Amino acid sequence: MPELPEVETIKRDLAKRLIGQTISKITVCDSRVIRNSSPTAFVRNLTQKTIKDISRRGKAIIFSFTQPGYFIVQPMMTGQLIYREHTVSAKRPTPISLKDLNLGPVKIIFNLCNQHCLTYNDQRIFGRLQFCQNLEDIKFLQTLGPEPFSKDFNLVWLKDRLGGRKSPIKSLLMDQSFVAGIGNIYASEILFRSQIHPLRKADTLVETEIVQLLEMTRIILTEAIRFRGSSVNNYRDTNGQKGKYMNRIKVYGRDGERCLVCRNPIERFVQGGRSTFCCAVCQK
DNA sequence: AGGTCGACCTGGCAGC
DNA sequence: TGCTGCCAGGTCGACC
Repeated sequence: MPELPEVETIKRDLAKRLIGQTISKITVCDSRVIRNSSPTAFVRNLTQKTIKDISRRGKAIIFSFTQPGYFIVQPMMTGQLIYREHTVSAKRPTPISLKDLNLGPVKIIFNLCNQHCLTYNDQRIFGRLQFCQNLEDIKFLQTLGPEPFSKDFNLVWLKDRLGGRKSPIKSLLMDQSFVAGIGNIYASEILFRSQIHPLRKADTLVETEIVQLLEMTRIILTEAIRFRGSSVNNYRDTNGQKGKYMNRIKVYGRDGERCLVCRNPIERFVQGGRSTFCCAVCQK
């Protein structure tokens, strides 16, 4: 579900609460979210580990420990990491009082030494949780392109990488091996604010457009982080709360409504098997 | 290699 | 009410 701003929000919240905490007990309610090992090995590898740091790469959250090893969480479409200031039992993993928050079903419970806990919830079970000894073992991390906020994501690099690419610019923005962290919502928003049509072939962008694309990518992702992400469907932060950026979204999910700049109706069409939203007047 | 498409899952919702 | 079909923010493997 979440893209870079949502994952970054989760990461920052978790870092405040979990660094220094030790995982005392793990309960696996649905082992399908554990991808690269047996549930038994997963539990053995993470129990009694003390969290040293929490970082983000693309749309993945990476836990490191005072002991060897890493814990990688990819929430994908519907994964949620929820921090609860009480323990949760496997028999009753979803207290009724939390039902209103529209949380997905609890899949894994991490009890902490401070008597609080972290749950991993996931409606569609697309998410994946993995333990590894070395980050090089996680293929996904090895194939990721640069972070949008890094120095590597700059004009010279982008001009070079767009050259000769025949695919539509939106497909490239969403390609994690091209640039990390941008998904369907923010690709639509970035292209709208850059006034570039999503179907434009990447190698037809001129320098002024590439400059605009770079700037809008950073501006929109920064704004979205400031507003704690977008909750179009069921994204929730670690408190179970919605993000507030969806109120500032200009085109995603607004098909049929008027463009906020030119009043022309926003269009929706399917591109690469996914919904794309744009203003055909503003975006060329 | 670059590009495109379907599969993986479940639940909510619109339409009949 | 109840059924059917469609839709969903991501990633990967198969194919051309």
